[in-house]
Amino acid sequence: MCVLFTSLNLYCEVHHIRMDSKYASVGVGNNLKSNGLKRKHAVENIKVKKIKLSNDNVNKTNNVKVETNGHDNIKESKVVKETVQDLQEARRQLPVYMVRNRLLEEIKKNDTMILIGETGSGKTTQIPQLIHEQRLEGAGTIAVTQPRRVAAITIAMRVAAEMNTDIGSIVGYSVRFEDVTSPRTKVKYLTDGMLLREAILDPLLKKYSIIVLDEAHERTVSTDVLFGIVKLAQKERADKKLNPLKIIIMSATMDVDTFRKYFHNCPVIYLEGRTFPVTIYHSKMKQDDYQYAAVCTIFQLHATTPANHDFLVFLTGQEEIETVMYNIKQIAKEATGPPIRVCPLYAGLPAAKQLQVWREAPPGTRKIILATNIAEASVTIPRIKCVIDTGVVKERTWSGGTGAERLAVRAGSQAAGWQRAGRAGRTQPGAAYRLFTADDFRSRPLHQTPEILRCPLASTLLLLIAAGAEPSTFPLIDTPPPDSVKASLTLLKELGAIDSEVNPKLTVIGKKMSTFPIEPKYSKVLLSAPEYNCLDEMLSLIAVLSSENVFHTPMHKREEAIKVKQKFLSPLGDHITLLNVFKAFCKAPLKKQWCKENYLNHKNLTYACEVRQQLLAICHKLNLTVSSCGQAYDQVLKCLLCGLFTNCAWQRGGAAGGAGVAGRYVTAAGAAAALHPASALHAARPAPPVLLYTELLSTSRTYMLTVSAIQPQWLHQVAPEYARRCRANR
DNA sequence: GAGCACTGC
Repeated sequence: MCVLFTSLNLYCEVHHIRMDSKYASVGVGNNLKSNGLKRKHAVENIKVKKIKLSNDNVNKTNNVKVETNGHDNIKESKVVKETVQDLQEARRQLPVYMVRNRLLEEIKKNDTMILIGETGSGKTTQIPQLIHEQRLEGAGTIAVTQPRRVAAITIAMRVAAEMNTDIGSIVGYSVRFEDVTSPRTKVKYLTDGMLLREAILDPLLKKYSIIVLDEAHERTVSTDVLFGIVKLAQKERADKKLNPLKIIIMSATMDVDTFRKYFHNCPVIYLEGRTFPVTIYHSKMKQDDYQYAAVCTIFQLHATTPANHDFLVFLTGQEEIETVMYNIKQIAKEATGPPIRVCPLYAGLPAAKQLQVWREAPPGTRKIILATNIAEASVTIPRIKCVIDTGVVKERTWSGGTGAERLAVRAGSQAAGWQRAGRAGRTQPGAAYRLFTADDFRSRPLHQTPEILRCPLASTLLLLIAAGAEPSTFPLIDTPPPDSVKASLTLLKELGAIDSEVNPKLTVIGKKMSTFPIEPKYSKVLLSAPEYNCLDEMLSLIAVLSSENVFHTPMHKREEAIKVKQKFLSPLGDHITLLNVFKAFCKAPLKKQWCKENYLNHKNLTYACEVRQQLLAICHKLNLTVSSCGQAYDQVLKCLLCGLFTNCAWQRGGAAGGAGVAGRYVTAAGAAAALHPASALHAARPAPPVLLYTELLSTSRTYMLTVSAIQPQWLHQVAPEYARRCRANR
């Protein structure tokens, strides 16, 4: 253990930076170019400005609560008034508010503009309000998109409070499962995915006169597609002399050239922000083992900083977090310094355990949070003084060829580095320790590869075609690899959603498929279900498959978790097992407690219930007959095959291979794949000759996840044409 | 016989 402390002096200080701006507050275009020195200075700081405003939101909800409670009685209305005044005062302090007149002039003048705003500039809450105060939206509505639902909801609540109005009236929000708007709504916050759904019904988005696409630098698939949708809508509305559309792109990035070029060299406006200085330290030398380096750094800092300094450590995943947590606890027993409380934080962690992160540690105790990327932008943790950045991220990519996704640990981008560092400067000055050298940092890409270049495209393409677009000419900032597009179009054709891969049009089935907010493979399953008399079962199964993993398996209680899982297991495979879990969950009276006892994720199962309701409503609209096949699970699996027929795998060397080659399969695309050890079929002997898998994921090997055994002849019955081609290729 | 980063409809 002493070894850990030999490499104490890992760091050299690189720079001490303020996270707020050195720019002229509002300026169009080239205010970076005044002179060489200033420019260099500015460029140094540019990199620091990648911290997002929406992160403020979680903190701000408190005010909203006071306000809503205040409606209940007169005594508290005083509190409300003060709060409203406080809110107004806070507004006036924001950098955006101070330059509002210049800003409004620019907004009036330009049809399209890009707004670069740093954290704390107030752009997301203030700009829609300023526009509305001037009634620039006219008879239309202002739409403001966000990549995350929590952000859309909390910002809308904040803005409603600032405008002293009820949420859902003038100010509203729209996210999946929840539409809090009315015909009076003029400022509407919504997730980018929701606006995209609206574009299927009206590709010109005519009810909006101003569309603000916020957090554009995150480059989610939805925002990327929306760029194209609004660009085309703006042009077509102008051509047809309809009401004009004003587009405002808001971003935290400094790499605006790509955006600007895409939007016909539109003006770019910079807004300063207001955060605290963060000192950045880089490792002097290359660290071969970042987990080890992280633990060293934690105890180095632990011995030298006051106990009330909370640490935030960025790691890649659950397993790593659990390992590091174990190591910290072991070392802490003998280390000097204040007592330690370690809090894990990752998306798969049950909500109750996540909450530990926001509980203040007892005085004199050090809090160390071990988090995945979830802490980078999705959640904000107050009082973080030190960030420890391992510099790695777990990234999912996809290759159309085999249909397999790859999950791999990679070096993060520079943008991610600044984003992570910024988490230390939210409420006070802080420090960020990077477990890699300054040279390493400079050699990294400025941004992560946009999602649209590395994800399956079938659902995006189906949506585009449903919105009347032609995939081959649709304007995207970054063009996905042709192979990916081809593979996804082929799949849509095989599913019967489109008539042709060239200049595709929706078929009748395709039109129905596009109304479901799920993967095309899954919507095909639902549409096939009445034929197999099992829509009731399929709604449940598809809802669970569309949600995150419902099993929670902590490392230290693995054996017990696996044992408890036994009672749900079906010899037919994982799909029926999941169905058993979902049915049992629906029947359980005390769901939270029941989930805890059964090592299941309550949040994800509840989410699946909501998805099921939504899917059921769509099925009703489409006049589909909802019936149950009872225990005839063959029907369920055959029906599943109707959408997932491209996901079959055959045992190598045929069934005769026997137990010796269990787990060795080859997919229809010819890729070698193994049964994932967590599968219900992993221990099945003899190993099933033909499998139907839900997902193909490459980690250390290529694994089939969520798998059922099927009869070889089913494929011929369900998808004869595909089966013939498959046979020819095998 | 190995572990699923994070969003979203």
